[in-house]
Amino acid sequence: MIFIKDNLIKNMNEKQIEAIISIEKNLLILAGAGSGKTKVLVNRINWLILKLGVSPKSIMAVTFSNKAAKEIYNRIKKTIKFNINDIWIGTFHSLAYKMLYLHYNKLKKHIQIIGKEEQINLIKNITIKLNIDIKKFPPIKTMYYINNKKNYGLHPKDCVKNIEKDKLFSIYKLYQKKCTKYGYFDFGEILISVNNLLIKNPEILNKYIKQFKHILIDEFQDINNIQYKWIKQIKNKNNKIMIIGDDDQCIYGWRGAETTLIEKIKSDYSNIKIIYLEQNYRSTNNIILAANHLINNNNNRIKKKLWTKKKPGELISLYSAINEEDEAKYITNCIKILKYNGFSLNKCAILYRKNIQSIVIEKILSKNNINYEFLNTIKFYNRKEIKDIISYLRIILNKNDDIAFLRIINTPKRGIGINTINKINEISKKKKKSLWRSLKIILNKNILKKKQNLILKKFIVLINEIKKNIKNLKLYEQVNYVINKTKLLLMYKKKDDFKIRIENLKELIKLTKKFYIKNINKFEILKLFLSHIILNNNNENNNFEKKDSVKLMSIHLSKGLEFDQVFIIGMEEGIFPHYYTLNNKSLEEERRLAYVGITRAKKKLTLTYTKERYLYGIKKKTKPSRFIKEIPLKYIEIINNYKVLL
DNA sequence: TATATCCGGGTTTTT
DNA sequence: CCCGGATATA
Repeated sequence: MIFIKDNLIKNMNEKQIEAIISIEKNLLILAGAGSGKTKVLVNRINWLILKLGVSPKSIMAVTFSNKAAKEIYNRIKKTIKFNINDIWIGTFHSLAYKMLYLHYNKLKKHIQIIGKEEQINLIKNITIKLNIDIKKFPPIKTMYYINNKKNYGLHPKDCVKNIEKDKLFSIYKLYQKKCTKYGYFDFGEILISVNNLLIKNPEILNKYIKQFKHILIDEFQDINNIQYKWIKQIKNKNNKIMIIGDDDQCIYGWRGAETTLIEKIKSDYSNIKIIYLEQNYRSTNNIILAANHLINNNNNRIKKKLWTKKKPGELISLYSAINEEDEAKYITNCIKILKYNGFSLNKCAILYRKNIQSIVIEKILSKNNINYEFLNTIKFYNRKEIKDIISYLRIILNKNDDIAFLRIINTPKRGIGINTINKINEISKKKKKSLWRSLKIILNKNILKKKQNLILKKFIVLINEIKKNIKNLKLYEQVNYVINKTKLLLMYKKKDDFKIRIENLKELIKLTKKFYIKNINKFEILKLFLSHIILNNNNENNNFEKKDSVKLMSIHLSKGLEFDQVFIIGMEEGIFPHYYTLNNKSLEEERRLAYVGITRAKKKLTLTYTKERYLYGIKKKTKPSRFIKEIPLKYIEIINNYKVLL
């Protein structure tokens, strides 16, 4: 039936080819782990452009992570040599921001994106301001409450009033009021605003509906309500959508992801064709079968069954350790043997539920001179020195940015303490003015001590001077100027982590040099740059493949990756599944996480658990994870002592 | 205002 | 056990 021979569909199975070339219907691709879904997505875009003559600018490809977006972009670039930047490829948030920015800029409205830490900070301030006990209402919990509302597109005014008269709601109300007033956009707000933009401006909506002939969405299982609404707006009967997802790999439920939206799509979009990609190209059969058995214990899932043409391969090793040290030694030993046999360390990964579990492993690995790389998510933007510089830049763009103001008012230390700040805060509260304006008021009234008065006047002069002097500078020069002028370097010099900070600042300068947009003024570029680094807040692990080292990471972080040798440690009740999730509905999510972990392995999987473990300094007896028991014994090779398990 | 000490709480985290 | 935040002290 398919007679076209082409590189884009070479070596692909029939289902994959169908997913790449069919355009009569909307497509829902239910793609299991390792079934080649990224390849399908990339080749479909290539196909649309090269074979069907679809213009790059009428394609929108949405992903959840910048990493994925970049990967897709780079892979397309290999095949398509023209106008590739016209394709709208990006995360939900970055594409939504792009739409918003184009519009807001015309209205001269400023968008200040705020990250998690700033959100928490703001919530904390508000909680205190409302005389609500911070211990009873910890800001982080409040943030989850707010974000959850926003995941459903609900502003305070959209919440049901009689139910929502509690303290959390009152914090949310004030929080949202502040955000609106000062132009703060948390991540949820970007999506809500873009939705509202399209609702209120049919002409803009129509423009995008006409523009995007093809919408492709990856990792659809992780979509939340407001993201769904946005897509639904842009999609109408004339454009085609392709959705790829695997509900078994939904591990971000706590962030508003709803697997049920996959079901919803079937009823919302008629004329949708479902394609199952179930052939796995990654793992040996034992691993696949074990994974299938495990995930089958979940009740809420779309039934599918991974299969492979590969041989059974090695059995899954199960090691029962005395304690975490023994566990680490066993794994280190395994890796030593692999290394001795010429195995590249790059092909080994040690996965765990909690980052803290890596400590013992790291200790033993380095004792044995085995290179390893610990991957975590300490984000570039979250680094102190980056935030400090950025805060100065933010104040320069918008003096009423209270969050930035609070960050830099005494950084570097200039002798402004909590008392002075409180006084400024009081005026701000009374006059309903920003901290910057309140500061100016306070200086005119001689409320403060002479010393503080002088310091603060100097502060104002400093900010004004920076603003004046960087006006016509290039982006990297602007950043450089701020670094020097603010004397932040001197402050870092006193600490022993000075070297790392300098490295990070260099990295920042490097980023600014790469960031270039034609035909807009210098402050506008700065503005876009600041948004860019929050929205692309990821470590660039560009030497990930190059360095020969064992990779250590959480299972969450391993999603999308694959390794010949995978070790999953801490397979114990209370660790994995995590203590918090025992006996509630997120247990199924834990199981999906286990499924993700297992399916990372190409050739060999090793599971370990310990009989006792230090938890917060106390030695505790532990029991093997239920997930081990959910794998039939015939796929397992017991290294030692399985009795405990039975 | 800046530093010293105590206390409690402690998953995962694509944006 | 180890970190960050809140309180006590120089």
